[in-house]
Amino acid sequence: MRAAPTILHLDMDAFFAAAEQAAKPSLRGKPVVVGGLGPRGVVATCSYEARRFGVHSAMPMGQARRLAPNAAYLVPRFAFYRAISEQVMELLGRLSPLVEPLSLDEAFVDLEAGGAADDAASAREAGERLRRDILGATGLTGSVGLAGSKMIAKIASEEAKPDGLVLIEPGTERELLGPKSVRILPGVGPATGEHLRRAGMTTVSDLAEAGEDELVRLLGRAHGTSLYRMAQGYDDRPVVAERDAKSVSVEDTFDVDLHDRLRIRMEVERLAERCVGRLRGSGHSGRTIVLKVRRYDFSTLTRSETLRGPTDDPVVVREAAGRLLESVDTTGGIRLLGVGVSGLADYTQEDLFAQAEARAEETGTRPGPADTAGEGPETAPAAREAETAVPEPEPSAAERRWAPGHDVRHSAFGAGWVQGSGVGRVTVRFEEPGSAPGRVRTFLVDDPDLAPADPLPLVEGGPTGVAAARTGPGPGGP
DNA sequence: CCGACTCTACCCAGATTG
DNA sequence: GGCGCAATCTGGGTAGAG
Repeated sequence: MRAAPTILHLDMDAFFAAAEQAAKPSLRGKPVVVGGLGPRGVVATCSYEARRFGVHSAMPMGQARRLAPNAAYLVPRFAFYRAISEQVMELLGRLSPLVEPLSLDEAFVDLEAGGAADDAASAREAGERLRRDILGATGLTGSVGLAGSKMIAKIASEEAKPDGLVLIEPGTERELLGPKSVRILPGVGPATGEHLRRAGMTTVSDLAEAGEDELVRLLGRAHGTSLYRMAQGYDDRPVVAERDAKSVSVEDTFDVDLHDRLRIRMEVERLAERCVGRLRGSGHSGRTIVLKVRRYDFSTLTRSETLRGPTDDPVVVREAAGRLLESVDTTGGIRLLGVGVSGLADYTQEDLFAQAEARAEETGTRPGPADTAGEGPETAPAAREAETAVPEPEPSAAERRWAPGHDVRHSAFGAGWVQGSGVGRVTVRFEEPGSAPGRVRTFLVDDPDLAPADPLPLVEGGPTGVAAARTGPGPGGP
């Protein structure tokens, strides 16, 4: 809560879709939908042109295709978006050391901490300059909200969309919030919204009038008090630059439900390996292993096991996840599996061992960082099983190589992108960010003149940084 | 020794966010 | 009838330590 509107919220407009339109001239002004293309994919982001057909994020792809059959459907290219995001975040960093990214396309900035602004006029100036700089560096538009608190700044950027700036003067929050739906408050989603509606509260002013005690009774201590404060326009959460991760998890939804117990076990082990890979990559170890299971009927459960000490050992995590799976009924089929590690320790395994040993010297007990609390049976053959098992029916090499939307280069025709592929052919549109809309040609998938390529800079002379951002060739990205 | 009590850790589900 | 992925937070239950 502050007297000057110096908390800035930036939200890039239809980020993934806008990035694709910038990279592909033929898509500008057209409906574009970015999301998973599998049978169970959902929309990640869509362009404003697609929104006019009723498409929106989190919508099942099949439904989107019915609403907007002529839209371009593309798979997300996270390395590309991350490179653009880094350019944007770099610009934010010039405004203030206090930048809190919420995702690739969104962040809070404390303008006061950086001396970039100290009143409404200077804040507005900084916000407008930022929008110009982002457009210049990336060719993309972003919307800016300015206010005296995070909550109001975020609401402001929402109102500014697309391609705008809204500043809300401190002191005017309550009249602004009062008539709005409770759903605009952070923490009020479908469930809480319905809960409140049943209690007769639909607007923010309803909440303010209900009083704190009533809300606490309805929603519990933490939610109740915070919601009451938010409803008053009261929000003093600071902009926090860096927060360390508290958990790491991976999950997969399968194209068709899994029934075979052995196959399910194999997938859990594979997920455990992937999870540990990321855990170690971030230099962490963790104490609690979590298994997540979504059944055929969408019912979801989690099971967890806490070890005596943190681990980053793939064998330990895999076996713990396997044990947890034993306690789950999989009759009827499994739609999704996930493995996570929480209770992260920011020290490494070596440090941990040193600490455990030091403790052991004092107490006379043995160090046991990798011991399990649950006295699980040692399952030695599990390791070999995963290596010899048959891989799941994944997209073929050609399908991965020629995923729709990905950049390619042809030795004669130059830069282009995959428009579609199938039956041994791949269709490419030859154009690049600075060019006019290009034309389409079709090739055999194994045409030696055609090769995958890195994204080109969106702005003349601008860096993409994609080569650096791309850490490995494997599916699933970094 | 037992029961009541408090504190803490853990477990799990559900909700929310982008 | 269709519903991804990752992370965080909370409420409420249970179990063990003291």
